[in-house]
Amino acid sequence: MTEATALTRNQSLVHNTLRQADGPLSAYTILDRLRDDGFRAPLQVYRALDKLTSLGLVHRLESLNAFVACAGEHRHGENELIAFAICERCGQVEEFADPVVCERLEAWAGDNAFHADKTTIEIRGKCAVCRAA
Amino acid sequence: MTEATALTRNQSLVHNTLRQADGPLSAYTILDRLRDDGFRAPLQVYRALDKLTSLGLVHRLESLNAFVACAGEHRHGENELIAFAICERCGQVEEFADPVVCERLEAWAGDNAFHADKTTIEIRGKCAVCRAA
DNA sequence: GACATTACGTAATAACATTACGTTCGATTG
DNA sequence: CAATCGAACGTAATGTTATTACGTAATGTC
Ligand SMILES: [Zn+2]
Ligand SMILES: [Zn+2]
Ligand SMILES: [Zn+2]
Ligand SMILES: [Zn+2]
Repeated sequence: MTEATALTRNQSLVHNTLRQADGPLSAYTILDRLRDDGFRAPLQVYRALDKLTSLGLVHRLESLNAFVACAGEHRHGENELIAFAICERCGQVEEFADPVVCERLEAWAGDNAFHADKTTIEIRGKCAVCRAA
Repeated sequence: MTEATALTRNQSLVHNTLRQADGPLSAYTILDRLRDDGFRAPLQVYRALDKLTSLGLVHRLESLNAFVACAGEHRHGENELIAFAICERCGQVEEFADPVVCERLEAWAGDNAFHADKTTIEIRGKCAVCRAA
């Protein structure tokens, strides 16, 4: 396996920024947080994000145009179908994989001769904590 | 019924533009196509799109930042869970609703005390026609 | 008619993402 | 070792998507 893929400095900085964040961050927010580390341009962030997402260390949330560090149990880099539950109030993101959902979507694809490259499942709403509050 | 909701001129223009399109359009593409009809600013498009999506006549594709006229059988305006299969090659979008997927996601929400407001399911890939070609 | 609501027009700006071009760094290999 | 190749980087400019702000006009209700 390509287990110990060493990240570059920029990639590590972006990854750590996301891990320390308490929710998804936009590329420009990451940029701002890394000014002191020498980041000057969006492309520095986007390039690192591209690499990190391809490694499965970071996920892009399409409905938010933002990025979050992987917090799931799933194997990185695999073509696993992951769903995200995003709290609109506190920003917390939960990752989960549902085999039945996965299977049903694959079945639809099979029935319709559709070849799926990437599937996005994002649930926007309010988490348990915020509902109680 | 939902049928008789009279759309305004701007809303109708945007809706017709999307219906005549052979795939998803960005707000700015719609704007360009409606220049001759007097559209001058993005907000004219976005306001119409907001209304049309709230009526269920148009869907926003989050992973594309684009909009498509509803082509499904589902009832407009309901909180139904719809999945989109988007061909990266030809741009065709298929809508479908899978009760099992819906049920499983609802079950997850129930188990986690999460209140879902809006759920996005988008499959990017290649459609049957484009695979054959 | 007074009032609330919804939609509209316009301008400016904010937020998100990519293209282009040249350089630097590290690994491979002859 | 140095030639070479590919990944990553720096910087600037530009392109794309979406919103804020402010005022006006049309429409429905009482
Ligand atoms: Zn993950
Ligand atoms: Zn919350
Ligand atoms: Zn639809
Ligand atoms: Zn196709």
